[in-house]
Amino acid sequence: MAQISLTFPDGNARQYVAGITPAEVAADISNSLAKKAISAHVDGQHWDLQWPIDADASIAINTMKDEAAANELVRHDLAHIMARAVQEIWPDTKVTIGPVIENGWYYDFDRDEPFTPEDLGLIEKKMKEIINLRDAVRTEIWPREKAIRHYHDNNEPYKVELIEAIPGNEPLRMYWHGDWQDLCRGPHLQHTGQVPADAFKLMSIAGAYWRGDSDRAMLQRIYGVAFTGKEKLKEYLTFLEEAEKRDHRRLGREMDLFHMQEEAPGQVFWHPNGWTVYTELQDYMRRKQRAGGYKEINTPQVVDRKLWEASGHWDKYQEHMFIVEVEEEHAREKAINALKPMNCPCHVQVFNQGLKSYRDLPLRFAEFGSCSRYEPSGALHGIMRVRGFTQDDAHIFCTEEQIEAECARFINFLAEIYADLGFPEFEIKFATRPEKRVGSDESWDHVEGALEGAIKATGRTFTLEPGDGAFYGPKLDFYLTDAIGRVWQCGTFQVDPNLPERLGATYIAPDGSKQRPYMLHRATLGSFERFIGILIENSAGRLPFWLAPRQVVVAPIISEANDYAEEVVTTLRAAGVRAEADLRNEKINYKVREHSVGKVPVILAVGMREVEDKTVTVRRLGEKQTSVQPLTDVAEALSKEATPPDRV
RNA sequence: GCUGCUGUAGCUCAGUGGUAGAGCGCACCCUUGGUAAGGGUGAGGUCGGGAGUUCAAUCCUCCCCAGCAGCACCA
Repeated sequence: MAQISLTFPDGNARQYVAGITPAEVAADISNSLAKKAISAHVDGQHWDLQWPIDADASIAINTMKDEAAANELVRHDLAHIMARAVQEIWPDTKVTIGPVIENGWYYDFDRDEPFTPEDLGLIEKKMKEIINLRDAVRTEIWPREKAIRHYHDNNEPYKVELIEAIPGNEPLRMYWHGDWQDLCRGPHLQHTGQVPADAFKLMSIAGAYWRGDSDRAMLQRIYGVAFTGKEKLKEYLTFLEEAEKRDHRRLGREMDLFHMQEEAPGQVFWHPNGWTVYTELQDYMRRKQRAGGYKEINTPQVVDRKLWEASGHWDKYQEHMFIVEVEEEHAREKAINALKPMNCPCHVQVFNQGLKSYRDLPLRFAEFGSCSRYEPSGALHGIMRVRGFTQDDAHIFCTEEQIEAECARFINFLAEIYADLGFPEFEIKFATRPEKRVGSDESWDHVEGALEGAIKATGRTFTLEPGDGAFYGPKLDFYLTDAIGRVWQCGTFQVDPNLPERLGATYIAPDGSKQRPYMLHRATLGSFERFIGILIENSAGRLPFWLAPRQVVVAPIISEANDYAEEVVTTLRAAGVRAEADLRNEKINYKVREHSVGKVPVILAVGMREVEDKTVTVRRLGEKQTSVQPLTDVAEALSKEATPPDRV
């Protein structure tokens, strides 16, 4: 017999005994204060509900299962159960908040002793005990003063602070999991026993600032993952293992792409393989930019602070800049320089050389600009977040009227490139005027309108991020999702009237007057380092053939075939393919294994048969079967495959 | 930067208050093998750096550096 409970938007729950008919449920609900039940539980399983509930409610209750909502309830209850478990084991621990997040939940605690990995086991055990108690979950409504007094008396200052930050003066809802109580909006399951005891796992301990404020105390956060069944949990844990295998730091080593070391934290030592990917990508970008009407320039690395003061960056970002000073005894002049953290001010210097006419606009300066930023140590992450990187940067100097067309032009440019690189889909975020800003409302209206018009002209959609723009102008950010669902910001497009103003950029208008150009900052890949990291992880190291550092390895099966193997390599190289011979005295099995691990897309095995017939045996990465083909055919096919997408 | 953890051979990792080990990789030898690891021998380590405690420190304590997870940050 089914046990049914309904949960209402206000967090109230109502339970019904076994044997009740849907009609009786409906009648009862229509008398209740709540207008709409949002979820129901039948024997602990979650179902979605539709309103009005009538005699057909049985259908609704039994067929409309909502996995996402069920996960959310389970995770939310587990957050409470974990907090209760922690306080039962260590009663002097103070609780804060514990929200549901993707795949699980976390809860932040304040406790003098740090949690250890062993503690996670203890907590998990205690949580399972609580689940087995099948403690009823019930709610109470407390006046705010009572809640504050309660938390004050129980030495829970964070809860007091939370309540004091809640606007208005409504009473507060308290949830009880057995004797343990927490301030919460709900909803929750009926009793702790409805949480599957075998479908959750505590994952890690980490620090987190109270309310995300780095000036406040740091708390201890415990992360957990949870699902509605243990199969789902297992699936997720397997997924994590797979994700680890495609970590760019691991593949960077396995494919011999790059390394990093202590003497140059946050900077990349590119090895031959990795540098091949880098230069191949850079060559491609260079051709695309040339075709797209950009003029490539190059600007200095070490620049006097005066320029950074003029641009405003010294004031704001000084502590994130590498300052370069010559030892006083050797210095010929007194200058404090900084490694350039960005290219924009330098590009304005190039623009400022000579008088510019309105006929020169839009003027598009591109630079593969090496930048250095002294990022906080904790921010560094492989080659994705580094201190030395190269942007595929460009600045477009133009008039206000040209912004819309330039923006649309850029979106199409970027879309082509992303598609070539294996990312046909991307997300545009449109960040508009912030509270604190410069410029007139009319000007903001116009510029924001231009960006919106440009996106629409390309037939794309965007997500609005109100108030997230720079103080001087709105921007678009372009996000990619990689193969394991992580989102990365890569491209950007920002409208900036401010820097030309600060650095005195002008052009001569048709009427002979000096006018201020707009400056459009834009990057497509963002930085080569990060983008290559994303490419590696997205492809799990199986880069598109034209980007693969080692495209072909020719592996003789016996040493008598060595000369022929060299001949094959020569033929392939002549056809524009990156090929090398593996003449080591090893078995073919060994060579296949090693080069498969190294993610070489094509292995050509040659033995005496191939020598005699002028053929090769082709084996593709990830495929078990092989095929014997004439060398000339293979060379022609691979030559085509090795051609970058813009040259096909 | 903050909290916690970690740092032993090129890589992955054992280990001990009395100055170190495995597997893979590397070198050499044998093996000429038809699609994911053939066999043998050998070389290789200031145990991240510095200071302290101790008769003695890779191991214990403190400081520094770097990495990892998360938070904060990302012009």
